[in-house]
Amino acid sequence: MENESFVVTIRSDESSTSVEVSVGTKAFELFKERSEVIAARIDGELRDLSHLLTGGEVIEPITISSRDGLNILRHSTAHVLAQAVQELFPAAKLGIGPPIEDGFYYDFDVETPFVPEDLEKLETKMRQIIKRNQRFSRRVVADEDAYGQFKNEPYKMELIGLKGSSSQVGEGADMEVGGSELTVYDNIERDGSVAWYDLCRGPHLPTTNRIPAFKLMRTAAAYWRGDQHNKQLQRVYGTAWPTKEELATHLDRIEQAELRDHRRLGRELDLYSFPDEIGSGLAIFHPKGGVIKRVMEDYVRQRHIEEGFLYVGTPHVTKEELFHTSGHLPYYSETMFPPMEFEGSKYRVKPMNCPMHNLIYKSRARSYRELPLRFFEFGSIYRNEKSGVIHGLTRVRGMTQDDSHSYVTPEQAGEEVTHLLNFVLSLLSDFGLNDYYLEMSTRDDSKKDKFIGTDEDWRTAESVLAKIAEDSGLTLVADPGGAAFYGPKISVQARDAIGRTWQMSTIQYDFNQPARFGLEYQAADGTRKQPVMIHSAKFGSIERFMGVLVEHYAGAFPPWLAPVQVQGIPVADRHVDYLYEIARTLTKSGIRIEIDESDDRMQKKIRNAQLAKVPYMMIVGDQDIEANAVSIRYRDGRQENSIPIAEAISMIQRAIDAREQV
RNA sequence: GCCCGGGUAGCUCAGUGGCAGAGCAGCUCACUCGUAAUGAGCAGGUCAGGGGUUCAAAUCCCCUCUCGGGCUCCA
Repeated sequence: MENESFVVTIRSDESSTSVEVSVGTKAFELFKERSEVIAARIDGELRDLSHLLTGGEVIEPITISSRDGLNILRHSTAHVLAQAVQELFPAAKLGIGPPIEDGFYYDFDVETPFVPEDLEKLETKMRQIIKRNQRFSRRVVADEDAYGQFKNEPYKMELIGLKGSSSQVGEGADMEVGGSELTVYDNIERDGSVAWYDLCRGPHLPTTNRIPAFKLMRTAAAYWRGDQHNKQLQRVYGTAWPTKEELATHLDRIEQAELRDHRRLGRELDLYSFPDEIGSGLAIFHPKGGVIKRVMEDYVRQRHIEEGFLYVGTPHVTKEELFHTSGHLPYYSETMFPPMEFEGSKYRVKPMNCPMHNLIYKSRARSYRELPLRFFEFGSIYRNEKSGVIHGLTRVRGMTQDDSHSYVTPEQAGEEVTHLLNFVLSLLSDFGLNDYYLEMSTRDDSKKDKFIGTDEDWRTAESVLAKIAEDSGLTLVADPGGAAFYGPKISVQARDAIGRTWQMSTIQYDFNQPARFGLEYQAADGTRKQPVMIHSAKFGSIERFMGVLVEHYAGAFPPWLAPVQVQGIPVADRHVDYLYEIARTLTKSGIRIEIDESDDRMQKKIRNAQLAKVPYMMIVGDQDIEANAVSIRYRDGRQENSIPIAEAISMIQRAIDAREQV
C-alpha cells in the first residue's frame, strides 16, 4: 500500500491551517482530540465525521454546541426515538423527524395514540439504544432500491416520490429527502448488525452514545405534511442538549415561563377570568384588570387624538346586508357568529368595524380638503374562532380593537401608512415593548377565490406597503397568503418575554371597500374620486395586548400601569390614620393607593404586597411618623427609609408620569 | 374543527367501587408586632353537567360542556 498523502485546509472562525493527511483519511481523524466536534462542514456542505477525504477540501469543524451541532444532536436523538418506537411498537409507521427550536419531534402512524406512560417507556428504550452505542452510517441509494427498502413505510415511500420538489414536501421533510441524492442512515450495532435504518439526508452524530442529555416532552397529533385533509399522525416532542446541565437549565426556563403565563397571573393577580357561564373565549375584567384596561385605553385614545384621529362610535350589531356590501359575507362568514332573526331582518354581531366607519364617511359628501380623514374607536367585535384555538386573552372570541380607518387620496396613501407605522412603533415603545419584527402579508395568487379585487390593485397595494416596511429598517418577514380578503397588511409581531410571538398591530391597505361602498370625494378639479382606506389597529386587540403585557412584565407592571401603585403598610394599628392622611393627597393626584388595615402581622402584609407585585410599599411606623416621613420598599427588596412625605409623593408621581419601570 | 390528556372547596392539589380530604385564601376570636406566612376556632362540595352499570360510583361506561398541549386555522 502506497503511503500517498495530500493537503486539506482546516478552517475555524479566526484561522485556517493546512494539514497533510494520508489517503483514506476520514474527517474524524482531524479532530480526534476534540470530542466536542461531532460533524464537519466540508467545502460548504455539512458532512458526517466519517466522510472520506480526497484532498483539497476546506473543512470546518462543527461543535455540538453550535447551531448546526445542536440541530445534528437533536436530529440524531429523533432517530433514536424512532428506533425506540419501532422496537416497542413494531406496527408504527414513520413520518418525519426534524430538529426544531430547542428540540426535535418525530411523527408516527400508530394504531393507538401514545399516552404519557409511553413516553417513560420510550425514554428507557432510548437510553438502552444510546448505551448500545450504535454507529450512524450513511449510504447513498438509488430510487428503485429505496422503494424496495421502504416498502413497509408508506410515508417514506411518499417522500421518495416527492424528492427534488422539496417545496411541496412540507415543513420539516427536507431532513429526509432534501439533498440531491437519496441517502439512508443505518444504525449499526457494535457487532456489525444493522439495528435500524431511516431515510435521511443527515448528517448525524458519529454514534448514539454521543447524545449527552435528552428528554421526551409531550405527545400531540399532527396532520401528515401539515394538511388537515390528511391523516393525523402521533407526534412525540423531545429535547436534547450537549450537557445534563444545559438540559436542566432548559427545563428550568420552561418552568419559569409557566410562572409568567398570563392566564395564571390573571388568576393570581385577580385581573380577569373566563367563566364557563359566559362562554369560551370571552373574558371578564375584574377591578384590577379593569384598571390596566382603562389606563391602556385612556392613553391610546389620547395619543390617537394627538395624531389627528377623530373619535367615533358604532354599534355591536347590524343587519347583515352591510356585510354583503363590505364583502365579509361570504368571504369571512365562517369566522362570523351566526345571524339573529329580528323584525324580519337578519342581524349579525360585527367581526370588524370598517363597514360602520365607511357609513360615517358616507354620511355626507366629502371634499379632498378633508383628507386624510381618520376615524378611530374602541370597537367591540366578535369572531367565531374555532374551539381548539381559544387561548387565554391572546386568542378570544370577543375583543376590542383600537381600530382606525384613514381615508386618503391614492397619492396620500404611502405617507399615511408611514405615519401609522411610526405611530404604532411609538406606542409599543411607550408600553415598554421593544422586541418585535414586521410581517408583510400578501395575497396567495393560487387561491384567488379567497381574495377580492383586481391583480393590478393588489400589486399597487402590496408595493406601497412593502416599500414602507422595507424602509423602516426593521426585520421584515414575508407571510404569503396571509392578507385580509380585501387587501394586504403589515403587522407587528411582538415577542413576549418568553419568546413567543403574537400578531399585534396591523396596517392594511384597502382599495376594495371604498369601491364596494361607493365612497368618493370631490377632487380639486371638480371630479369625483374614490379614496383608499387604510385600516389600522395599534394594540391589535386590547385583550391580546394586555395578555402580552402581563407576560412581558411577569405581572410586575411599571407604576403607570399597575392596578395598585402604592400599598400602604402600617407597622401597627396606630399608624393607620397617618397612612390615610397621606392617601388623601395621593388619591387627589390620581395615584392608586390601598392601605392594608387587616390584622395580619406587618411581615405578612409585606409578603402579600410582594405577591401582588405592587411597585411601591409605603411602610409607616413610629420612626416614620416622628420624622414626618414614610419608608418605601420596592419589589426587589430595596428600601429607602424615612423619606419626607412630599418627596416620596413627587418621586412616585415622577415615575408614573415618565412611564418608568421601578 | 381534529388527536390526546384533564375537570374534586375561591386557588393548588390528594383521594382506583364502600362516611368527601389537606394546605393556602375566607370568616370569628386573641395578639398590635419594623421588613416574604402569629396562633386558635369556624365555615366552605350536586366531585363540570346529563345518562348508564352496580347492593353501593368522585372512582367503571356513554353523551355534552369546558380547560390544557399540539395540529389545522388565524381578519
